[in-house]
Amino acid sequence: MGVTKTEIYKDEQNKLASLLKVLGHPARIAILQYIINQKACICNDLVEELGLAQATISQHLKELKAIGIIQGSIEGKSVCYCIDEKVWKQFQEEFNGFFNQDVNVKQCC
Amino acid sequence: MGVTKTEIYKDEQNKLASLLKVLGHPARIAILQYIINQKACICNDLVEELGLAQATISQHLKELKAIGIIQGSIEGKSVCYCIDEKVWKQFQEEFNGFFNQDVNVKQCC
DNA sequence: TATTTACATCGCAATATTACGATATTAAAA
DNA sequence: TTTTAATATCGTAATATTGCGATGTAAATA
Repeated sequence: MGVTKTEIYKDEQNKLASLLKVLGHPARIAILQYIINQKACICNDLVEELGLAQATISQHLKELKAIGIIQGSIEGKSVCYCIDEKVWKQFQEEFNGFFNQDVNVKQCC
Repeated sequence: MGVTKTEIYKDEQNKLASLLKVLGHPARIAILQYIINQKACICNDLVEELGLAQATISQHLKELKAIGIIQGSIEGKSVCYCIDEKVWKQFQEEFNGFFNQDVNVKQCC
C-alpha cells in the first residue's frame, strides 16, 4: 500500500492528476508566480524570496522542470529559469477542458 | 521535516495549492468525472466502476467533500453524491485566475 | 426481530513527500 | 591558481498519503 494504482485509470486521468499534483504545493505555486511576475529568475532569488533552503528550492524547481512548465538555461554560474510558454498554453487547454465543463446535477440533490 | 511550511506563503497560495492537491489524484479525478457524467451517484457505484475497495472510495469522497466540491445527501440507506455547482463555479474562477493569466518571458530565455 | 445493504471510520502497512545539511560540480572572480 | 558563488544531488529524519481489512452504524427488508 501507499502506492497509487495508476493501472486502473485512463491515461488522461493519470496525466491530469499528476500535473495537478505537482501544482498542489504552495512553494511551487509561489515559485511559478514569482517567475511569471519577474519574467525569469535564478534559484537564489527564490531562496531569498521564499526563505526555504537552497536544496529545497532546487528540488521544487526540478519537479516543475519535470512536467515541462518551466525551463532553465545556464548563464555563467547561475541558471535562468522561466516559464515554457508553449507548455503553459498546453496546460491551460488541458485544465480548461476539465474545469470549464458545464456541470449538471440531478434534481434530487 | 516532512511538513509543508504553510506559514511562509500567502493565504491564497496555500488555498490554491490545497485545492489542486486534492484534485491531484487519479481516483479523485475519475470520481469527479463519473459524478459529472451520471449527474449523481452513490458510493457503491464508484466501487464497481473503479475497482477500489469501499473504504478507499469512501476516503476519497471524504476529501472531495472536505473542499466542498461535492456534497452528499442521505437517501434511505445510501448516500447520493453530486457536484456542488456553486462551489464548482467558484473553483473555476479561482483556477482560471491562475492558469489563464498571460505569461511573458525574458528575451534571454 | 434478524438480516441485509450501504457507508463511514479505525488501525495499520507500504510507500511517497517535504525539508535540509552535507557535499559535489562548474564557472566566474580574485 | 585559489577562492567564491550558484546549483544540483545525496542521504536522512519527520511526516503525509494510499489502500484495505475489520468493524461500527443506520436504514431497509425478510
